[in-house]
Amino acid sequence: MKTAALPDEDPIDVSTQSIRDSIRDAIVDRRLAPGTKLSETDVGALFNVSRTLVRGALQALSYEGLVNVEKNRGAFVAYPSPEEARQIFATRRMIEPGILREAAKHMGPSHFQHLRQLLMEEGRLMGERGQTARRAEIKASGDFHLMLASMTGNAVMQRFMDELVARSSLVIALYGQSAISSCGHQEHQDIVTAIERKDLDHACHLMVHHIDHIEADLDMRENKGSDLREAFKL
Amino acid sequence: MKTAALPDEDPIDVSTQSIRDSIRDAIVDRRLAPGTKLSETDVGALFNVSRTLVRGALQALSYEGLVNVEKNRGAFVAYPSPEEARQIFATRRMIEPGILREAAKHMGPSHFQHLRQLLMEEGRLMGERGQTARRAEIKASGDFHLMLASMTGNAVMQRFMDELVARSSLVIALYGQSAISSCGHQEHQDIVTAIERKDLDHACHLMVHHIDHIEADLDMRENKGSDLREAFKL
DNA sequence: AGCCAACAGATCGTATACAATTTAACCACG
DNA sequence: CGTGGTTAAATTGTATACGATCTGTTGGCT
Repeated sequence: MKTAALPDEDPIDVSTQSIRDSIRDAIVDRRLAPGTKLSETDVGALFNVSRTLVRGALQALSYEGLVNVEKNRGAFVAYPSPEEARQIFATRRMIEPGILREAAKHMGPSHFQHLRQLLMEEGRLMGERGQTARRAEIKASGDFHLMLASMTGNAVMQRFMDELVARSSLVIALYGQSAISSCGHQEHQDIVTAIERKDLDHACHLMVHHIDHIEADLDMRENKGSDLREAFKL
Repeated sequence: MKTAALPDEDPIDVSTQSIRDSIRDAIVDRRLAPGTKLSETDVGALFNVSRTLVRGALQALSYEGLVNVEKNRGAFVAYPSPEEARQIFATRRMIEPGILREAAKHMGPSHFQHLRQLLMEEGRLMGERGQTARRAEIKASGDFHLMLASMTGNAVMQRFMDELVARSSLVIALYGQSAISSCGHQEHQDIVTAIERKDLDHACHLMVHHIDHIEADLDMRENKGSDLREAFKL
């Protein structure tokens, strides 16, 4: 089977970084399905670079948990197991309250402005129909959590959240079922309101339950078809 | 200047992974000083591998924040700025309380056994003298936080903590001054006691202050000699 | 026909080769 | 004697080459 199509940008100046970003965007945007094989040769051909750079990009993505590289077999878009998915959300429950409290310390009126603006956009997308709008909605939903993280002014933490949100997106792509975060949008608003009211305890409470709700909306039964190899012990 | 000496293990079967681990151990153990250049050729010669594998290892370490790779200039043992150091500890304050609460849910008598055992070892090292004992003491101090993280049973979170502890170790190597965690050891014990007593609120409180104390023991004045290049914008 | 073995094609792992950039040395010149 | 510019060495960036491993197929054997 050939590797699924990637966006064929005009190859003016491509580096490891840009390849990595392109592939990651494609994964997070669900244009690359979980489990898809990412052949070094094919990807290299698409970007007009050698396997060397492709390998670098794939290795980096494997650190981020978006790609699995199996020795002598190649790289595949990550196919997170239910257990892995649970750990990702458990991790978010452990750190996002901390982020929220820290962000609140740094937030001024302009920050609330930005958040409200993001929520507006999110609400607008919920009204629309179609695959594209759906993708944008999921992305916006993640952006809310990322924006909160950015308001801590902490680059280390922000990178952790980048990774967690990206992997969450993969999990939702795999196991998500309903009209997704229809409720999530309202919960985002409630969280912002609580922060604005300086009621951080309540805001954290809402945040944890919000993450619970996202996870509860997943149907994580095993064997959506792939892990056979792992099912029988490597 | 030649690259500083690395442990010359008998080169039976070396892979990217083992190179990465060796270099990381050397950095965390302070056998490689911050700012040291890691020449691809030299490192490759030490391990009897080609630059290809070395580059992979260095790239991985750069993702972990232990190495900085500057384009066309090479890789250097990370030299965290005071700001970066603050962010690392701020991140730990944000997530370690969450870890503590989650770990507490999973802890049985045997887990407390393990923790107490680690604390014993830590106390023993405090009594000894010499560089080696000092190194072991710092390592044991980090291991306490790592063991707590491992008790969450969450591999994602554990990886985050691995990174944070390793980078903290670098920061302490750079900016640490006093007899270090002499007090830290007692604080570790107090934290375990509080957890055992099911007083998680207090345990979290102790944990946050413990991290505060570690950070307060640093002397983070700028310009320990290197950042000239960065001081003048790239 | 069914099954196992040998083979061929494809893909990955590692090393080497060459181009681009930086760093250091050297020498002319003020 | 210090300064600036040109050149050579060293180092990194990228591509290619070759060996190893895996996968799928074919052909012979029972």
